[in-house]
Amino acid sequence: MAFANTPTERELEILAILWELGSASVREVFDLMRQRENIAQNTVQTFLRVMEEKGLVAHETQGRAFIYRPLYTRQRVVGQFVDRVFNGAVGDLVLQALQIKRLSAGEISAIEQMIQQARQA
Amino acid sequence: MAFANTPTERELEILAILWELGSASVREVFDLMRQRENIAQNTVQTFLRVMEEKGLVAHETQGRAFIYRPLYTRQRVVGQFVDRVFNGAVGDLVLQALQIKRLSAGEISAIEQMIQQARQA
DNA sequence: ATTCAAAACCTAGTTTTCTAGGTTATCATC
DNA sequence: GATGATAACCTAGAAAACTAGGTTTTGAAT
Repeated sequence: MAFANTPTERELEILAILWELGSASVREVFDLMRQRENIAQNTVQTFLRVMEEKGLVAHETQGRAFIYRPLYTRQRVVGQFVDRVFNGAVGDLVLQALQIKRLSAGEISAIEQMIQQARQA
Repeated sequence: MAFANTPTERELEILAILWELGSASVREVFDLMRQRENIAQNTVQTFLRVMEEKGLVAHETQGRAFIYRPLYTRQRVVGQFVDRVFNGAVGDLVLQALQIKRLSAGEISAIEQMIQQARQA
């Protein structure tokens, strides 16, 4: 228990929203999801409740509403992904990612800095 | 039909093996999977058959056996992943990936070359 | 041409994930 | 302290994913 079960597809979608917003109420998550798909607020609420049991998120109360924040990190998701799909070869993932589309100048220099650090360490 | 349904978890696992090997018989895929988990050869075979219907893989016959090869690419999987988890921000994915672990000198220079290209285009 | 082994096919469960209705609690307003 | 609105809780059912047994086909060896 408390050992963050790996998220399902739907759970991942909800986590992505929480990563984006930092934290959010059920209502806020629901509002974003309904824009793209047909889903009931109750469904979202149930997911968040179960996700909390699994240790994927935590909440605090604000007025009547629960404000959820992600506990499971993007980092972990990426880690699992690279294991699954690239057999752990991070470099291969980066290469594939870089081929996807043009990056902004800002993105490129951020990556370059990152690489400088990698090179030194 | 013919329009590559997005792979499930298990399907992804099998695709990963095919990406690694280039192509493989049911037996070969099974042999790799059984090393890590408890699974029947029939299960693998059924998956490959269904995956072919979905357009994820194709096969050709060699003797009695079917040799499967992946049709669905890593590139597509990465593309979907970056959409799901990073809202399409490839740069963020790269940044996260680079933080996972130290890369070899070879990997780093491959990435740098990639970035040179990105910078120019 | 029969036998045997290995492979593919079919199919029916089982398990997991997803879904949202109905119910109960909470709190603000009258 | 009743009313109404909003939120959380509980639960059961539907859908999707996974699993592997039994059957049939295939082809090589006798």
